Amino acid sequence: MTARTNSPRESIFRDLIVGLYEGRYAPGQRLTEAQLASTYNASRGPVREALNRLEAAGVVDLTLQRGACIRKLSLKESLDSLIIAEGLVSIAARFAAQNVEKDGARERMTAALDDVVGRDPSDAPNDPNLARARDSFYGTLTALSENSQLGRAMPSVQIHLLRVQFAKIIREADLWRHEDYRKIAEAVISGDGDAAEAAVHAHFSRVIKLFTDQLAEQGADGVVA
Amino acid sequence: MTARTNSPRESIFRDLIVGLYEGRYAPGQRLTEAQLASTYNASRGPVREALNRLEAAGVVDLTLQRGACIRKLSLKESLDSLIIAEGLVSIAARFAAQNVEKDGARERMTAALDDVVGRDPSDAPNDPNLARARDSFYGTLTALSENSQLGRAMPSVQIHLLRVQFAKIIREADLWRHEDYRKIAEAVISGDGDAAEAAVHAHFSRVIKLFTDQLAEQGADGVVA
DNA sequence: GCTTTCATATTGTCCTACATTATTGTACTA
DNA sequence: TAGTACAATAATGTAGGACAATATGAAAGC
Repeated sequence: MTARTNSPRESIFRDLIVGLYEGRYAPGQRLTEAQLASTYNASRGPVREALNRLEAAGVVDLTLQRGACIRKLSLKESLDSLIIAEGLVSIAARFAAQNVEKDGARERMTAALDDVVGRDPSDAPNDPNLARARDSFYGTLTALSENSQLGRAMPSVQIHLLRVQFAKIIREADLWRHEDYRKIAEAVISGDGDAAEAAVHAHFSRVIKLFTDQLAEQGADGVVA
Repeated sequence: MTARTNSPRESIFRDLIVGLYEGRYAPGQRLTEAQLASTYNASRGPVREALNRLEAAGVVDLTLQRGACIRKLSLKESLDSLIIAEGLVSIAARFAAQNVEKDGARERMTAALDDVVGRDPSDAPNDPNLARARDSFYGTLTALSENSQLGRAMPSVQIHLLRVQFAKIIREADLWRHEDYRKIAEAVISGDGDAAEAAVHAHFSRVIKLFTDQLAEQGADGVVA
């Protein structure tokens, strides 16, 4: 809608994120400018611009004179991101519920929910399609909230990164996925902002507790490099 | 602390934000690469990289084939930013209160408060020093919260931008500045997370109400270009 | 085994060049 | 005079080459 996205800079920026969701790029992976330039048939200029934007988005770690690697979150950073995500998704859900009478809001919410729960709970937790469906669920919530700034603040990519890195920790909470998401969606669809917020809180609390516990345990064991 | 910041890219990035706070750059202002390059004695490469990062931070609007200008927020975008800021500052305040026993936390909070309230309430609302003091107050809150991701998500620059643009609207709420900030700081210092959150909510509610009203009024009048 | 030194690779920046595109001013027409 | 077509100008987006500064890893020396 807004812009032609054929430009190298855009392509690289988008494909790196898509590639992250598809598993073509993994946390910690080193990215050299030359390699990216050759991969995307671009020169170093656009590559560097894309990397700068990716760093600002929190996708990439840019160390001076060392270059870029896909960001690798610590447990603490992950927990911090989850806390922020809870706050922002709460806002999204509350306003989405407020706007649920508009247009095809209910339909979109229902579709997004079906996309997430229309999968076996025992699916591979890092299945790219599930990741996309999850992202789309939160994306729908954000879109329905009609807050133009939520997308910028929401740490969606970080959440994806931490899911990839700490799949083991999250697995337990993922068993509630269907139930949690359904409750959120139903609250939104019924226009009940308070219930929507509560449902979001219930969902995130599970995950946050797992990370808090893990962090305490790690702290007791001593820090691992 | 972390990096030499003498590099052109860093200098440009930082100085543009500083210049925004000092009034050297104003919302809507056009920025051409050549002009920036000559101003900072750099070539176009680093300038473009800085601009890309500034766009990701929401400081600059980058239109394809048209270049950059300092972002100009609409009333709606401003309101959206305020809503997000309320959510994130609430989180910051709650956790800051939790951590208030640590180190020099109380001292830092007190100092930040003094810096804001140690000024006449009738100060020029856009006084650069006041703007910095305000930013420092929220910065302290964020720092004390010890959430490593809050800084990334917090729309601090946007808040500054909207303050500059809509100084008139905000003026009324600014009369409560001393009282509001004092309540937030006292709640944090006393370690009462709930009270801190409530104080933050009280403060933002004033501003948000002004913008909501203004937006409704503008909607009634018909849109103004 | 540990440290030092050196070779290599990569980044950060500069420069030039040029196609593409937006903007602007001008001339022409009705 | 108003409005449109068009050309001149300016700025962006990208390519490609060059080089200093620096990190990384390997070889050499103790």
